[in-house]
Amino acid sequence: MPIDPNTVITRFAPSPTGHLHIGGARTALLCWAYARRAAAEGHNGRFLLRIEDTDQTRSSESSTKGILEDLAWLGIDWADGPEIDYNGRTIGGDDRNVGPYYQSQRLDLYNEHIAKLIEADHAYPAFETPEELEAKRKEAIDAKVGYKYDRSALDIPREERMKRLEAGDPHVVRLKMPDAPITVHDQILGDVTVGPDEFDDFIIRKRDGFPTYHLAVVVDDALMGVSHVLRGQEHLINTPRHIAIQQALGFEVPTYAHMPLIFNPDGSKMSKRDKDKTAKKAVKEAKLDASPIDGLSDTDFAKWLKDKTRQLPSDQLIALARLLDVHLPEIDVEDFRRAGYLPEALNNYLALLGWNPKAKNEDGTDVERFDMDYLGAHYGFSGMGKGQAKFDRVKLLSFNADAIAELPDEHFAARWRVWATSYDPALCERFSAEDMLMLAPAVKTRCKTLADGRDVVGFAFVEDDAIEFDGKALHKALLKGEAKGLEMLKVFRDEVATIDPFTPDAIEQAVKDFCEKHEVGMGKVAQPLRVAVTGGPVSPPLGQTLAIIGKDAAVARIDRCVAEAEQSLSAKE
RNA sequence: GGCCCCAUCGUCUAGUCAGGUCCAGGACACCAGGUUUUCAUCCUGGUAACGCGGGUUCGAAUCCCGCUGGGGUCACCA
Repeated sequence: MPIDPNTVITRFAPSPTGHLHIGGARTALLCWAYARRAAAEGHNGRFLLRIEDTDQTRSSESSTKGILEDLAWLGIDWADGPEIDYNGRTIGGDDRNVGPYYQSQRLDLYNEHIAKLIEADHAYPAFETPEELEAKRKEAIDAKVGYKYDRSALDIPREERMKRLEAGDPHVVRLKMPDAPITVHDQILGDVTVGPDEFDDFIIRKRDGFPTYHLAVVVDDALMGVSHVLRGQEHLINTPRHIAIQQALGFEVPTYAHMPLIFNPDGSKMSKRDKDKTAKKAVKEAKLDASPIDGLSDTDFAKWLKDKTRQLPSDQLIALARLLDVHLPEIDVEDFRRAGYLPEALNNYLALLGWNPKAKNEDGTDVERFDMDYLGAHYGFSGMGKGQAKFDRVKLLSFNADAIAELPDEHFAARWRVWATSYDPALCERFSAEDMLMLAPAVKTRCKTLADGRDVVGFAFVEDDAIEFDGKALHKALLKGEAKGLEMLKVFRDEVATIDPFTPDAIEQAVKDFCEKHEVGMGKVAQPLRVAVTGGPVSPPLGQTLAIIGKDAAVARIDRCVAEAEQSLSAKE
């Protein structure tokens, strides 16, 4: 399909070998944004999703499912590609009739093009075994010269090669690389030229009959009408190979844009292994020598601990982390979701990591906070940075905290509940939907992630008779000086029963009225009360704090606190 | 190691293509102060960068060269 200059089609083509990595999410987001903008500007923009499952040994269906869901959760939807139902919304489809979108279902197409290449002498079968090639590679490395395939398959006369091919001799197919430099006209990096010495005749079809990534990606992009290829910089050096295939097949060369990669703050690659590393370190520090979790035997646990390269499945890592109270670094989109990040905050931060809108707000500051609509209306290659960027969780956290704080109470409550349903069911058991709505204004400004919300109201999860009073806080609020705090608390204790309804507003009002009546500052009453019902000096406003535990619990806790304070007072005397 | 890409506050970046308006602007973090019944939010102010060395030029963050540093890539993975 020739590229219509008025049509912009971008694609994201993950290989389903695991979860969707945060770097992949950024690539997808920007591909989506570019197509969205093209659409808005009348260029028939479409974003396409393709599953690159040509590695039979590593691809899995569950991985595909997870990736599609992660994208949908982020709000990155595709016009063409696997069809899924997400929250009653259908994403994907095959309107242009260029599917299927799974490479494993397109083998005939690849073979057709490979046959053409062989026919035109742009490609040839090679019969060496992997072992033979490995030996040659080793030789080259030992001799400290760069390894290149020596084209020894071409020593076999063409006629004989074709005969062996037809006879079904085990073989791979290699592309005959042209003997000329190839220039990539990159939209972000500019022209990049690579000489012919840098390439050998790479494999385009494996022994198992599956095409390699290089062949499949080129054929699919061409057949699916992909006009703009936006991908990570790790592919830059592959691009001349792809251009060589395009030229051999008579395809148009799409527009390329290679974006910088993202790294950990320490400069290392953001890798799934980071989670494992963190868990191992924590286990070693805790000096555990037996498996503390179900489903993991002591022997496997020991093996894992000893072997740096051995990794535990995600659910076991999470269980370990919970047990040891360590925070695993978020790497995959699912990790961020579990940790209570909002997709809008994640998208905003991800887009800004490498792209700058170069626009000013009314107050003169740079535009940094924006939504998907803004991204889809303004994203372009000219704002892309060229250098690698470090992933700053602290700044992301700030974006997320702001996104949460900006949510109307009803939305916050609803999303908090949806999150908790999947990741913290106990929270839903303790709080009704109404409870969460009532808490919303207090929790919103006090948590940076949805997961943090629980900490803010942690006092509600403690039994009344299990509250541990912070001695320092108790002394400061109730006993200091003339023990005025204790006195006030005792008087207010009886007031509590009269508050009706027992709602945040009514409670706040009751405290205020009480202070006026007794002519004392708010602090004299509020702090003792706070210590009494939460055990410590810090909590959300008293209205929500008392309302969520209820009248009876409030009175019970005050009584316990008073008793404790009086005991400590008499002990002193 | 070969080849390729990159380089402004701790971090993400604006400014670089069209050299002077930049003793370098914004954001996050940090520090100080203010508002507040605690905490958080919020508000005000502050600290902080052109990797190094050569050129070109009246003048360089901006152009050229070298160095250093970081990254990518060298698979029958994608």
